[in-house]
Amino acid sequence: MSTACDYIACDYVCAMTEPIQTPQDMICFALYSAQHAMGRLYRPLLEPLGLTYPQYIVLLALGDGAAVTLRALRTDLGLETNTLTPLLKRMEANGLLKRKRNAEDERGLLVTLTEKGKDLRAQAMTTQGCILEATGLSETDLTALQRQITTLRKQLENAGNAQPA
Amino acid sequence: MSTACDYIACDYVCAMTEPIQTPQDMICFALYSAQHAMGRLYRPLLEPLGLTYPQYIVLLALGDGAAVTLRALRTDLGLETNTLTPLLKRMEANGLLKRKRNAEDERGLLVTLTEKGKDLRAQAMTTQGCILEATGLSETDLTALQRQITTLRKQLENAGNAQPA
DNA sequence: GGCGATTATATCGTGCACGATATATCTATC
DNA sequence: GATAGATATATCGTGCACGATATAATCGCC
Repeated sequence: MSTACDYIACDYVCAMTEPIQTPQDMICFALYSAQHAMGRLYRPLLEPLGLTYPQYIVLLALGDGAAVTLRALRTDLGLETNTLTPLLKRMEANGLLKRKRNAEDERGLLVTLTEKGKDLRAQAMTTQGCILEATGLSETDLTALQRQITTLRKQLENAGNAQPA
Repeated sequence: MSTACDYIACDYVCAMTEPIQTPQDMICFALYSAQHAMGRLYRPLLEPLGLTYPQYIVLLALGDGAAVTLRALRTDLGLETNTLTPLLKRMEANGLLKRKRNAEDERGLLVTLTEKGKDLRAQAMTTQGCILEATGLSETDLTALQRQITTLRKQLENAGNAQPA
């Protein structure tokens, strides 16, 4: 018997006790719905700042002043340019950052926070306490869970990049 | 000092050791990026079946034959009608399900899988083995992690529903 | 120094997600 | 049995995410 698994590097049929019938018991749905819950928690915190959640993440990733290449943003955040380019343009239109070409390699794009952007970054970071509180977990437990999920993410990325035989 | 936390029920300033400066150390980003990684893993598995990941989740949630109300889908999956209605219409256009009004209460919508939908559901479930394998974890460890994440999700939903003082 | 291949970003089309709003049906009360 | 309010779904506009494609700059090789 062949499974969909054959489409990626999978040279044997993975043995499971039995297929799960409902989304609620699946790890993928746990991630999917937890991320939505997180987004719903962030929305009312970020909306008064005029930020969406992805914009907030970009704001953090841009650091506190130094120019960051679009390439670095792509790899750090795991997003494509077709997501980041319009997002950065919206943030530029809102006066949070400047986009300019790298003089030494005109292909590259350098992104730099404006003063307004830096101020908003500092302000947006105050949401962290709210989120910590909302989780109902200690910082220690939260860090442990964060590491498990990050390990899972890296493992999934490796599996996805594996070449079919 | 006031924080963004004041926007939701938060009657004290949550003490954190220090604000996190990079997305990589935040639980929200761990969820966000892990979900993207999961989506990228599913895409090549589901694309040959003509399914997106949310459609796959809906297909699972529709069970194996009995009519399901849109209301049940909304609560089970935590999605709004403005997400589900167009998604269900696309799936109906693809011949996977039928939508019809509840005769006893014409406001309600009943969703039922067609034979084609049931067949595709069975076929799509074979992806589970791939995903399990890609995680590199045992079923036991994966279940444990799934439960931790689900607990976090429920906690976040509770915190979000709390009324401000 | 010219030219194909590579690299970096941008653009286009589709689908998801959600706030806001609209419409249709039902319920309760009179 | 008319009507106000509640309930259920649908529609609209914006932004994210990504595959596919386009365009521009750089590099390598001759």
